Amino acid sequence: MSTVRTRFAPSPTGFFHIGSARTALFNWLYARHTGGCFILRVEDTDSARNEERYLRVIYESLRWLGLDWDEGPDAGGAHGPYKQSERGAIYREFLGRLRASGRAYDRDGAVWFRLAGARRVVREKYREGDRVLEREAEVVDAPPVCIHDVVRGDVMRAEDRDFVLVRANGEPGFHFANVVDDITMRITHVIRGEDHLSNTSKHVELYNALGVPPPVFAHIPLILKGDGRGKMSKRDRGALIEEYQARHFLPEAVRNFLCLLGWTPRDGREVLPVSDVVAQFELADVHQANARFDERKMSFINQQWLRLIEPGEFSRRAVPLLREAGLVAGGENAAFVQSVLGVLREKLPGLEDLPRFARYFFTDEFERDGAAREALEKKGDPVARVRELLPALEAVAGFEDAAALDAVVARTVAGTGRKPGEYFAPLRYAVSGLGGGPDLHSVLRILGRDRVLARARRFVSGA
RNA sequence: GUCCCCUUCGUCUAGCCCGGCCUAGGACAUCAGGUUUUCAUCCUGGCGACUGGGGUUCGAAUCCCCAAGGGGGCGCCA
Repeated sequence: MSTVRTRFAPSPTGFFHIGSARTALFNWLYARHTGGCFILRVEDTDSARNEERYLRVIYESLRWLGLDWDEGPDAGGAHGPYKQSERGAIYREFLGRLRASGRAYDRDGAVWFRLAGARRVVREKYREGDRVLEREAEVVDAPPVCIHDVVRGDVMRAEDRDFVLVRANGEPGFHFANVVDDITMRITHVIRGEDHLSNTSKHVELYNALGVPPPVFAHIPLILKGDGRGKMSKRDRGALIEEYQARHFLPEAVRNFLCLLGWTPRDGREVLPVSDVVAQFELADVHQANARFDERKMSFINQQWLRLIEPGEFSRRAVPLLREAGLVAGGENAAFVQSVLGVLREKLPGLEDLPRFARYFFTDEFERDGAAREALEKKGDPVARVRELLPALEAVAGFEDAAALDAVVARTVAGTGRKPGEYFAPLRYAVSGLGGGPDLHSVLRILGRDRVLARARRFVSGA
């Protein structure tokens, strides 16, 4: 009984894409689910397009997502090297085998794979830019091969033309390197995007020519653009992992969301710890249909995770943001910071909103939300309401007791004929400049009587 | 053009393999209420889908065929 070996094989030619991340995730999930091995292999054969900085982004993004690999360029392993650029000798050996069996030949300086079957020349249309042209091409009537795919079932497909094994510049082509590496690294399950399905018949041809049984394939659905047509591309909003890092999304949430793109937990939960995903992840449950990216759902899941993490963990991630925004410097009362975070956490859509939502707790220099003010003025004059509250606010000793605010409002209301509800929102606006936020009792308790009174006075005076 | 994959609410999906329990369930979004006065959370409710056409069957979202639509491949990119 052999152990499962999966691999993620990115090429460092650009930033780390959400589709790549999901492919890595599914490979990782399946390896962890089966107690197998997850391998990182760097497909850097195209020296013209490879860049070291992109490799670093891949490492960082995988680590950020918590996807650890058992073998890889930096981790070592028994089947290395794990960079294709260092595997020249291995490719030469396998090329020798194909030459020996007559399945490889030279043309135009490159080495080609020879398909088995009758050949003929056809005229065909092809696209060049937006022009449709015609050309002659040699096609081969090769018998179809069968791709055993656990998510698609058996797919029959025939290749109809020879393809390049080694480019004229001596670098191995994708199909050849990919298959040789999967063979030599003893990969048992190839889990990758559906965009590779059509190419897989080339790979099966190679396995057959080399006399090696192909691995189990699992072609997972693609992630489509949230708006517009086609699959998600680098330029689409939400497409890059580093964008989520920069916006302070929780990696647990991004990973959780990625799990849901092409797979559904059997127990029906959508927000769940990764250990539970690992426990129930089966390739046979992976969807066949492409999924459209929905950034609103991503945000929702992020918000859920904000509440799931431990309070200590929450503040460990939140405090640096307050520091970046210049709201805390490190020397202030930790208990005060914790109480602010405590009331904000339940209301926060995302960590990126924290500075905006927290600002008024730390400084008197906060902006007032114009839209919130307009909304208030539709219901009455907020300045007048706060002015009416002033005497009672001055009389109160503090807001430690939640009843204090209620008493202030009750006293103000007496004799005016107004409803208590007319006073809460104007007071919130006076002390925070916002139309919403945590429970007002808590806000006043944290700000303290003196600051509440000072801000109320300033608001009334028009400042 | 050609080959391959796919097709349930606006979006993500459950159900489909093993036809009846489906007047099709859930989530996001949205709308309306509620949280005996504030609120960005929370609760309740509303709106909302089996792509179309044939066939098989007593009975089809579920099985078969065709069409249409969507996606992808067809590079000396990966």
